[in-house]
Amino acid sequence: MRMSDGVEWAAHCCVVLAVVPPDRALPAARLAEYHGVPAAYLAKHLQALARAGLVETTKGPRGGYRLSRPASEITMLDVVEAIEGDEPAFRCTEIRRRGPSAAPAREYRTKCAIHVAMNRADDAWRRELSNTTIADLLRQVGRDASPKALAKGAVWLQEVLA
Amino acid sequence: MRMSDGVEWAAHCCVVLAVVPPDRALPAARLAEYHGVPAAYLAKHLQALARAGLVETTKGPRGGYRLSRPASEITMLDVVEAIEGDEPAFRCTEIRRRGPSAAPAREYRTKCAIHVAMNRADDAWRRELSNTTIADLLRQVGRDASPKALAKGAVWLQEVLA
DNA sequence: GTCCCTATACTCGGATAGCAAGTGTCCGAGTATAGGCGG
DNA sequence: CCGCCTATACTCGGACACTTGCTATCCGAGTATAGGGAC
Repeated sequence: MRMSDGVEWAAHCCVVLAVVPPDRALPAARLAEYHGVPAAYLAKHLQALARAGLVETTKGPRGGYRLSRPASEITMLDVVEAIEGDEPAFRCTEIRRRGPSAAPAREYRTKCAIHVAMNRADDAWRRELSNTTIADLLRQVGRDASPKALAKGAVWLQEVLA
Repeated sequence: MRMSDGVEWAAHCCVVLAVVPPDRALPAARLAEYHGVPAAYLAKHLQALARAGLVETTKGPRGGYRLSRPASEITMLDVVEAIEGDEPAFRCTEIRRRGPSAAPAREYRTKCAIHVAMNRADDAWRRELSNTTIADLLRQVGRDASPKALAKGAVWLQEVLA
């Protein structure tokens, strides 16, 4: 059960987009350059963010991606579900209904106990993810990163948006 | 991010093994028959349970699998980690250290904020899974299943163990 | 009748193909911009 | 000098190969059992 690398990329991109002025946008190629990842592949994931409504796009010169709502209203869960889909990792195939001890369908009125336990864990996971917003991440990065690195990032952004 | 079907199979097998007398064992072929799944493939996952120390094996006639400790001391997390491995689904590749705003390694003293958030969610997921034991599942199945289905299962088990 | 031995059949275990999903890439559709032209 | 028009170049978006890991299977190694034979 491995999560796509795209989730990490998308989350970092959202943090960067959070510091872009609302009337400007950042092309996929620039975001890829900033993170040192393949531009073509990152574009694929950014499209997923766009489909999920997390980012807006503008075509043509000075176009690119921008957050479609405040960073404080975009959660990690939104990003993960945009990339990975919103289906639970565990899929119950109802194997209890097969084999020699199977019964008619109408006798299975309650959900499989294993299914229930898995869903509980999945809910806890999603609940925890929804407690962190892009704004939280940005704040944390501001605290964690060295002043030098922050300055370099700011300079880069200024040049790109110029 | 899809979990292996083997997790579902392994969990169901553990529940069945929980009702097998401690001095008896159940072959993989019987477990497969009971659940209506491919025997050869199920065997692979049972081997994973054995490697993780959740079940013990006996070779030869009247051999098979049995739980290596009481069902109340085997959690869903044990089963999931036996099949899927104990590595978190999210793997941080430290892309923050790449690109134009990268800094020397010594400046990254704290963990990536996104990494931390993902770990929090992963911990919550695992904590929830570890709150359910095989004994809990067995109890729940006893409550949920129809008396008829339970009887059929009991008869099948008696015949197999005879 | 009892004990021992051997052959048997049954079990797990790891090594081996097949397939689906994620990974990575490319080119076409659409649009804001910049420059040139006419008024 | 100002406004309009056109050509340009830049952007996203979906369609196309490739690789990794899950799915599925098989055959060999090891052992408890059952039966037969000797005492």
